[in-house]
Amino acid sequence: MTLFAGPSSVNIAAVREVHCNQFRRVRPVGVATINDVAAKAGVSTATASRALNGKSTVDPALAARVLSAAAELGYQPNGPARNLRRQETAVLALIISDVENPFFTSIARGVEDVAQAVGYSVVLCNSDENPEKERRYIDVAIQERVAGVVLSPTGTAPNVDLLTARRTPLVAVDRPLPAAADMVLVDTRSAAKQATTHLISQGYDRIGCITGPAGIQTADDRLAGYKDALRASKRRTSARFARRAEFRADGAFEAAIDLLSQPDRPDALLVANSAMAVGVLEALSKLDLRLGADVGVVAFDDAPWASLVDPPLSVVSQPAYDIGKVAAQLLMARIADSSLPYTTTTLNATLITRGSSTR
Amino acid sequence: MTLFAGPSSVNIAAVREVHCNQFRRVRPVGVATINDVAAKAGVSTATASRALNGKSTVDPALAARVLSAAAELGYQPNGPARNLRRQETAVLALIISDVENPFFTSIARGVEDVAQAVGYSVVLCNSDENPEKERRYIDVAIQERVAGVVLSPTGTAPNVDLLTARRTPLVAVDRPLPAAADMVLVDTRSAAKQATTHLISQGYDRIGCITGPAGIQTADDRLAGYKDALRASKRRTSARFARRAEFRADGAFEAAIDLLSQPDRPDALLVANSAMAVGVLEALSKLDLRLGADVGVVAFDDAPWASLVDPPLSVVSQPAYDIGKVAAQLLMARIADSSLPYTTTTLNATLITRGSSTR
DNA sequence: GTGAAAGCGCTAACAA
DNA sequence: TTGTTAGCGCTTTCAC
Repeated sequence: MTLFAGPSSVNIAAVREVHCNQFRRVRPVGVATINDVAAKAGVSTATASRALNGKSTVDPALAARVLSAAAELGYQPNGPARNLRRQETAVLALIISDVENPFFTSIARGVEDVAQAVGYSVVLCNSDENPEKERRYIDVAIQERVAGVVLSPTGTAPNVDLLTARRTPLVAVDRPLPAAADMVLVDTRSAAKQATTHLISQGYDRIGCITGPAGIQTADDRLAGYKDALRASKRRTSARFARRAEFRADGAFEAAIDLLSQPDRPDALLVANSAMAVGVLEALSKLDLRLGADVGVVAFDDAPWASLVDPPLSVVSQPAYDIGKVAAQLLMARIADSSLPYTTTTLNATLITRGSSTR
Repeated sequence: MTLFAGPSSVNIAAVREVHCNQFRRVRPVGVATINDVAAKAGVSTATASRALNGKSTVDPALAARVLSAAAELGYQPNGPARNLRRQETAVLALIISDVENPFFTSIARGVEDVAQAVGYSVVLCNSDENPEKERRYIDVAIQERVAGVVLSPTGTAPNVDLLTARRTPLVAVDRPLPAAADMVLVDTRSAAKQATTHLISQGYDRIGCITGPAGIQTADDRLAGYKDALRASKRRTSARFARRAEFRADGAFEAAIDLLSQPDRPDALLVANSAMAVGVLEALSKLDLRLGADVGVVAFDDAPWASLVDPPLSVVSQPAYDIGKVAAQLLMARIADSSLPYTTTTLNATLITRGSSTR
C-alpha cells in the first residue's frame, strides 16, 4: 500500500511533523464481547443480552450486575453481529447528488433530525450526479442491509430497480421516479411560472432562462414553468433565450455570457439554482451589466448570501429541510408497515422578491 | 408508530397524493444467499465464496458458473455477515461539526475521493458542534466496527478516548487533539496574522476581530494571530475590539452590530469564517457602513459568493479539499499499519486580497 | 426468570 | 482445486 505512504501528492505547502508520542497504549485492549460481560456478571449470555437490551423479564439485581460489568469492560455491542442476527439495521442511507449544494445538505439535516429522534443513524452518500457512483452506493446500501434509502435520483430506472426488486423501503426526493416508491417533490414548475410572471409584471420584456441538464426533471420543470408564464402572457417562447448547463457556477457563467452577448439580449433571467446564480452574477459583472436595472434576475434557492449582493437577489425559496423531514417520516412509516400505499408529496416553493427583479 | 402516520407536522402547504400504483411487486423475492448461488451453480459454498471474491485458486469454468448464477439470482453479499466473519469493514466514518458549512463538505469530498479510489465507503455524520451528538456517532462508529474515523473534534477528550482505547484508527482534522492520533491542521494562526497585517498595511487603524467560541482551537488561533499582528505593529490589543460568537451568521451579526456601534468603532474586521461574514456584511448594510471604505473586512474561507459582493470580499482561503484528502490518506496508511508514528500535518492557508480590504 | 443451544451468512482453516 | 466444517458475536426460541 505504498499509495498511502504519505500525502505527498498534495502539491501545496505542507508541514509534516512526526511526534513520537507519549500516549501510545500498551495493549489493544482485547475488545470485550457479550460473553465477557456475562462471565463477569456471572450470568448466561442470554441473560446478559436481555439485560443489555432492557428487557423487562430480567431480575433487576442481575440486570444491574450486567450493566456495571458492561461499563467496566467498556463493552460496545458488535453491530455486524447484531444486524446479522436481527436481519435488520437501524441505519438509513441518504444518497444525494451533490454534498456541496446547500439545498441537499438542508435535506440531509431534515432527514437526520427525524432519524436521530427515533434512534436511527443516517449515512450520507454523495452520488455526484453520476449514475455509476449512484449505483455503487445503492449496492453498498443493499449489502449493508440498511433499513431504508432516501434518494435524489441521478441515474436511470435500472439503478432504482435494484432497490425496489428487494423491496428496500425507498423515498425519492426532489426528482420523481417511475417506480414503486414514495416521493417528496417541490412544485417547481408553478414556482418557475410564478417567478417568470413576476419578472414580466416588473416590466421586463425579453426574459431568458438558464436551467440544468435535459433529463433532470427539476431542470426541465423550471424551463416548462418559465414557458408557461410566457405563453400565459402571450409572449413567444424562443429557444434563443433558453440555455442549459450543469447545475454549477461555471456552466451558468458561460451560458449567461452567451445569452447576454446576443445583439437582442434578454433583459431578465430565471436561473435554476444558487450555484448557477453565482455564475450568472459573475457574467453580469464581466459584461458590465447592472443587476436589476439592466438584467432582472430571479434564482432558485435562497442562499445565505442572496441578500448581500447589490441589489439583493430575488429568489424562489425551496423548503429543503422539510423535504428531508417529510421523506424521513415517510421512510420510517414504510419501514414500520410495508403495505402502505405509495404517496407523492408536493411541497410549495415561495417567491421572495428583492431588488434584483426591479428596474 | 403513529409518529410517522404522516408528515402532518410540516406546517407549509403540501399536497399529498396517494397513488395506488401499478408497480407493486408480488413477492419479496426471498433474498438470495451465497448458499443459493452455490446450489444453483452446483458447487459448495466455499467454492462460491472463493469465486465471488475473485480468488485465483478456483477453476475458471466453475467460477464462471458461480458468477452467472449470482447474476441470475441478483445476489448481493450480506455485509453484516461478511464483516462479522472478517472482523473488518471497508467503511470509514467521517464525523464533522457542521454539514452545512462548505469548509467541511469540501473536506468530505477529499475524504471520499481517496476512499472511493481504494474501495472504501464513507459514512458522513453530523455532530453539529454538539459533544453529545459527537459521542453518539462515535459509539455508532465503534459498534459498526468501522475501519477508521476522520473527526473534526467538537467535544472534549473523553469522547476521543473511546476511540483511542480501542485503537480505532483516527485522524483529527481542523482541530488538534491531545491524543494518540494523526492530525491535519491549517496554520490558521499565521494566516490570521497575515490577514491582519494586510489590513494594517492598507491603512486601517482600529482593527477588530470576530471569532468563534472560546475553547474551539481554530477560533482561539484566529484571535491569537490577530493579536500577533497588532503586537508586531506595536499596536495595543484591546478586548473592546474582539468578539466571540457561534460560527454562524446571526451570532456574527449581533457581534458586528455591537462592535460597530461603539463611539470609537473599529475601521476593519477580521472575521473567522464565511457564515460569519454573511452576518457581518448584513450588519454593515444595516448600519449604512460601506464595505472597504468605512470598514475593511477579511474573512476566512473563500465562499463562491465572495467575489460577488461589492467590493469583492478579501478572504483567507483554506485548503479544505486537501485536508480531507490528506486525512484519508493518513487513515488508510494507519489502517494498513497501525505501528506508524503519529504525525501532524499543517497545511497553509492563502490570503486572497480583493476590494473589501482597501479604502 | 434463567440457561442451553441453534443459527443468521459468510470466510477460512483443514482435509481430501 | 474443491468440499466439509467451525465459528465470528449476537438474539431468540425452547426447556426448565
